[in-house]
This record gives sequence, structure tokens and C-alpha cells, in this order.
Amino acid sequence: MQNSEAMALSAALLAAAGELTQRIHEGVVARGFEGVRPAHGFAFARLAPDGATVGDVAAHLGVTKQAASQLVEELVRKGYVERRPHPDDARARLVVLTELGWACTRAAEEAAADAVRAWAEVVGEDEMRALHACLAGIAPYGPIRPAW
Amino acid sequence: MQNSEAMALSAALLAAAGELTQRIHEGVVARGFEGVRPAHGFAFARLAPDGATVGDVAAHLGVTKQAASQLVEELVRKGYVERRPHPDDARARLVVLTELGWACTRAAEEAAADAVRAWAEVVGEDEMRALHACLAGIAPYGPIRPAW
DNA sequence: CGTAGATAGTCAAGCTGCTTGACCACTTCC
DNA sequence: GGAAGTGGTCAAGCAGCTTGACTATCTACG
Repeated sequence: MQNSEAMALSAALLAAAGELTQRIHEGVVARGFEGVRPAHGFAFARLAPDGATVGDVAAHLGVTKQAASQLVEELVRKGYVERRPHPDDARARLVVLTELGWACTRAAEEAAADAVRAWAEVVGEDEMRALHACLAGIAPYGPIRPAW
Repeated sequence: MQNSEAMALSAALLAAAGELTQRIHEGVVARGFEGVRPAHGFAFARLAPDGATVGDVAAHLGVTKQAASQLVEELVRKGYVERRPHPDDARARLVVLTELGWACTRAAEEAAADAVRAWAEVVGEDEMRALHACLAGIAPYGPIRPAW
């Protein structure tokens, strides 16, 4: 593969990621959740199963603990999450989604499904599955970071 | 496709895009170009063929003209681009790459090729071609925006 | 035990990249 | 040739992140 092709692929990947983020965000806003930014959604993804600590969120987003702490504080103010004492460690606090937070997470999933569906109509359902498999092999599990 | 699958695909896409950006950036730095940020690379991509105006760059990056103007100013200071009078419009200025800018662009292409090659070793060359085709169908030509 | 060092989290200050608003120079259109 | 539109810059402000310093708690080792 030539260098220029690699660059074209990179640009397409970035463009797709950017567009997807924007569509999900718009879908979430359209469903009535205001004051949320895309980064919040990725924090939700980490918090969703059983809650997480500020440090976990920081690692997941690839930012400092301080930045994650501010983000959590903002989400608390807006009612999407709440801080509870950590069962095993008195230093730590477990950040968990509120019912509003869960509703917002479901809204994001619906918006993502809408966007993916729109793409599937263009390139085909099978290609989307192949895309998913390919991407899963490429970026197994790392922090979700801004594209730049 | 279920909502949770769509979310998983989205997360994988974002993670891949973030990782790719980071790898290209590291590759460019490793080749000796300092003081460049990922956003600069995407400005280069727009400037590469024949130069472009500040407004073109702004549209390409999805930011305001003022932000693009500052970015160009920074690149001028660092020697990657230069402003020339526009041949057809005395209001406009044509921003073109210097030799250093071209060298940096080539470095970015090499770094992108390295990253793509590493992925191809994991998922296969054919899958990468399919990925490229799929992404090209999905995000034909829009502004390249940060993933969030 | 108890004390030294590591870890979770917050507070505070500062910086960077972006935005909005105002403005000038030039072009286009009637 | 005047009015509206467009390309670009200057200036001020803001949002989100960083580094640095600090407290509270946990862990490990003598």
C-alpha cells in the first residue's frame, strides 16, 4: 500500500469518526438531553456497568485525574451521576449513573444505532459487520481519546 | 443491529481514529518535526496540492476563519507555510507549503503508512482495503473535525 | 504496632486553542 | 459609482485541560 493511500485511509477514518461523534451528539440533544458534550458520553460508557472511580474515568478518557474530576463534578451538578462512598476504600468514591444518566446513555445508544443504520443503507449490512470486526481487531482496548 | 452493537462499533471507530492520530503524530515527531500538532497535518492535507486560502482551511477543519488564521500564523512562524498574494483576488492570500512543509507532509504519510501496515499485519491486507472502501463510502467528503 | 511511602481525590492557578464581535480592504452587482 | 457581500485580521473572552501543591487514606516493612 502506498503512502498516499494510507493517508487517504487515515483521513477517511478520521472523517467518519468525527461525523459519527457529531451525529450521536445531535441525536442525544434531539432527545432532550442538554448540556452534555460528547466526552460525557464516553465517561458514561465507563461508568455504565457498575460505576467507576474518578481515576478510572481519567484513564479511560486519557486525561489527568483533575480533568476527570471536573468532568464528574459537572455531571453531578447536572444530575447525570452521583458520588457514593467506595465500599472497599475510604479514599475513593464510586461514581455511578443516576436514572437520568441511564436515560441519556440509552438515548446515545439509539442515536448511534440510527447513524450506523444510515451507513448500513449506503454500504450494506454485511460491510458494517466486517467493519466492526476489523476495527475490533485493530483497536482492541485503549483509552478513548479525542481524534486530535 | 442492536443498539449496544452500534455503540460498540462507535467506540471501536473512535478508539481506532484516536490511536491512528496519535501514532501519526508520534511518527512525525520521531522524524524530527517539532512543534506540530495533529491539526496542522490536516491543514497540510488541504494546502498540499496548490495552496489554499485561510477560508478554505477553516472550512476543511470545521473551525472559524479566525482560528484557521491563527493556525496559519503559527505555521508561518515555524516555517512550514508562507503567505503569497492571491493571483485573482487582492483581498485573499494564498497559503502554500514551504519545502519544510512538504517534508513534514511526506513524514506524516510515512508515519500513516507505518501505522496502517501494522494494522494490516493483524487483520490482513484485504480487510484494510475493504475498510478503506467502506469508509470512503460512509464519509465521502466533509470537514475533518476533532472526534470530540 | 507504627511509621514511610504510595494512592485517591480535590483545590488553585495558568495556558492553549477556540469562539464571538468589530473592523478594514477589496470585489461584485445593480 | 454606490451598496452589499466576501476574505482576512485584531481583540477580548471563555472552556477545558495541564501542572503543582495539599489532605486523607491505604499498604508495606521494620
